[in-house]
Amino acid sequence: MAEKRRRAMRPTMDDIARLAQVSKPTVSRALSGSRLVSEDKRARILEVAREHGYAVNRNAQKLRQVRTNTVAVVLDFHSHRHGAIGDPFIYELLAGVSEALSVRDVDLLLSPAGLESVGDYVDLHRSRGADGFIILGQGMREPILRELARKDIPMAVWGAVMAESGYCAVGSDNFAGGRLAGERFLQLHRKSWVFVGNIAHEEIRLRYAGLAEAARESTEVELDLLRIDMMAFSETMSKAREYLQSGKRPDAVFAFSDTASMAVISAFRQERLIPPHDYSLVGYNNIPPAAHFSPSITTIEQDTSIAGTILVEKLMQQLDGARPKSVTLPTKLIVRET
Amino acid sequence: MAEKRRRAMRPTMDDIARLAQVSKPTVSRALSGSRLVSEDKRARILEVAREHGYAVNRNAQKLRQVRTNTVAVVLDFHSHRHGAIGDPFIYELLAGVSEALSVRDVDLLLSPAGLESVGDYVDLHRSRGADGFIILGQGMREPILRELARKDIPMAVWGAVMAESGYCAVGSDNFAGGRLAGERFLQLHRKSWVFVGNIAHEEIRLRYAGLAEAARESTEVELDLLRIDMMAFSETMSKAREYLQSGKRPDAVFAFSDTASMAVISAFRQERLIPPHDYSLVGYNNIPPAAHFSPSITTIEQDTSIAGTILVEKLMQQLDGARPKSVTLPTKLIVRET
DNA sequence: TTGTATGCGTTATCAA
DNA sequence: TTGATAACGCATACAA
Repeated sequence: MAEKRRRAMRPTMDDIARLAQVSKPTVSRALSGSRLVSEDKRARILEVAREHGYAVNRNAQKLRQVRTNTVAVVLDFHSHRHGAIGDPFIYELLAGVSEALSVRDVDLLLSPAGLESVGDYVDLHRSRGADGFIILGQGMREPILRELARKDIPMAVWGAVMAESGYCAVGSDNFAGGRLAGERFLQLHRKSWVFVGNIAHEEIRLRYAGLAEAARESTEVELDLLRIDMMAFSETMSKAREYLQSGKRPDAVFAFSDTASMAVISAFRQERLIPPHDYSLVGYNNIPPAAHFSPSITTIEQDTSIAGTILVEKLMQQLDGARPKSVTLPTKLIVRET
Repeated sequence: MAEKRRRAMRPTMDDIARLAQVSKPTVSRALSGSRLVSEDKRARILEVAREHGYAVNRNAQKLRQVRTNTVAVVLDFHSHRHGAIGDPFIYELLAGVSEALSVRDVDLLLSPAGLESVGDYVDLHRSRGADGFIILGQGMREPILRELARKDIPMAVWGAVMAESGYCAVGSDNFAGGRLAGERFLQLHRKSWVFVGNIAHEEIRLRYAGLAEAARESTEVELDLLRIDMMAFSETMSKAREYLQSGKRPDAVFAFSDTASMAVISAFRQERLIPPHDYSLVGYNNIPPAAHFSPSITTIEQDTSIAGTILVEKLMQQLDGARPKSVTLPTKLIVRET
């Protein structure tokens, strides 16, 4: 029987137990850092395990344990395919989440492309592929997220914080960010504003709403909306160009990301419109290249350095049965040339 | 006993079998699309499963099957932390890999931050956390990769293709890319060249080598190397500035990425050096913003649209026992303003 | 502190 | 085509 298993050529916990002359549970305890094992035995077991290149079978472990210690991270990849590169900002988030999960020894399952319907999410959770979800960006899936919340699927969402959403969200204060942009335009006495972005995304819509609130503080201000569906560089640029070609001449532009700002600057330049002379521009995210673009881009900064950690923390609290509150992170206006 | 299991409140395959009045193996077959099950039974089983919200436990599945149907994808995140954003190029690769794996219903385990030593990789594979690895960028881990190859760990690597490496690599022809940049500089009669990048990365070193080969075709050309250790925007920019401050005045720059090119342009501009008048510049990757930067950036394009698919294919072939060959993808010079 | 016995939910083997 | 039975490799309840 023990011979039969040799076909796999990989030691099991049984083998290690036999070699170390202890029982299997003792090996299990020693390897999982339990205190219920004497130091000499633990040392012997670890030595034997190392010597034989033994590694606990994670699938057996996940099967047996209540938790799978796996978190599914959901990301909008489609806007990054086919040369359509969005703002690298989202990847800083991913990196932060990855790091925070590593610290806790939790696996990161990067969600498959096909994860779309509520059923897909529920099945992944039911099949014990992941204990919960971290969603980077609400995107267009707000209805799905609400339903998942109703079904008590553990999750933490980066994006807009909405009181009635039912799930735990972490995100910058998009509305305040929008106001900051608006206040700057007011200060500069700009009258003809335009917001560039897809307001079907709640976080984007809030930025627009904040800008709109500021706009209402002056009767002279007109606020327009240039809606971008696919928020990729090339589409943003062509939409901005069309906008100008239709005769519009805004003197203030608030774009949904720094990358989008670059697209706007490029498009406007083709019509000989240069900031800050011909118009003011505010971006969002404060990615490093924004500071060095020509002209350097005025933008809204959100503190993402701890975002990953917070998201992971919030999810873990839910797994422990708590109902953590959403968090709104502060935003800051970074004034540069535009 | 069946009652006892109810604590989990989730149906198991046993439950579905009982409800559909068939045996457990039949349910298994029906769900996995085996042909050894009559259509009426399959239909009944699927219906019962759907009705009860049943989803196969993936961990039990992975435990029992030979394959785990999981691939670990390794990525250098560190250069994307703390505001240090590298070229978004690598994420297009990640998106491609994610999509290709999804198509095959294979899970993508995004590798933990701590995955560093050979032992870490081997353990992950031994513990059946993944069937194999896809490494995005050799980075500084070439020695590790070679040892993994010696140990017959299945993997596919995006990066430099080296005959003697022992593993399957997929990557653009970095040497040819370097030559293309050099040939352009020769055409433009540039005499004082500098390469910007970390040549400890094999793929970067090859670009340098290609450039060097072209440099040797003219006795008048001097080639310098500006080494960047952490290939982030801010470090590239400050290193470029220091370079100029030390009195150097190159008339041709070949930078390791488009993002790095932007950093170089910004740094040089501070010294009133503007391309193409004061120097020529060639970047790498051809990310969309490169076309719209001011000035627009001449760059080397590598075809990454199929890179993800190829990487996944190569890995799967190894899992099937084959020894697939490495692939070198063509590179192309995209001439723009710089 | 250690060991015995059992079950986790599936798929593979084999016989029918 | 179907079913009975035996693994897969581990962690936990419980007894010692």
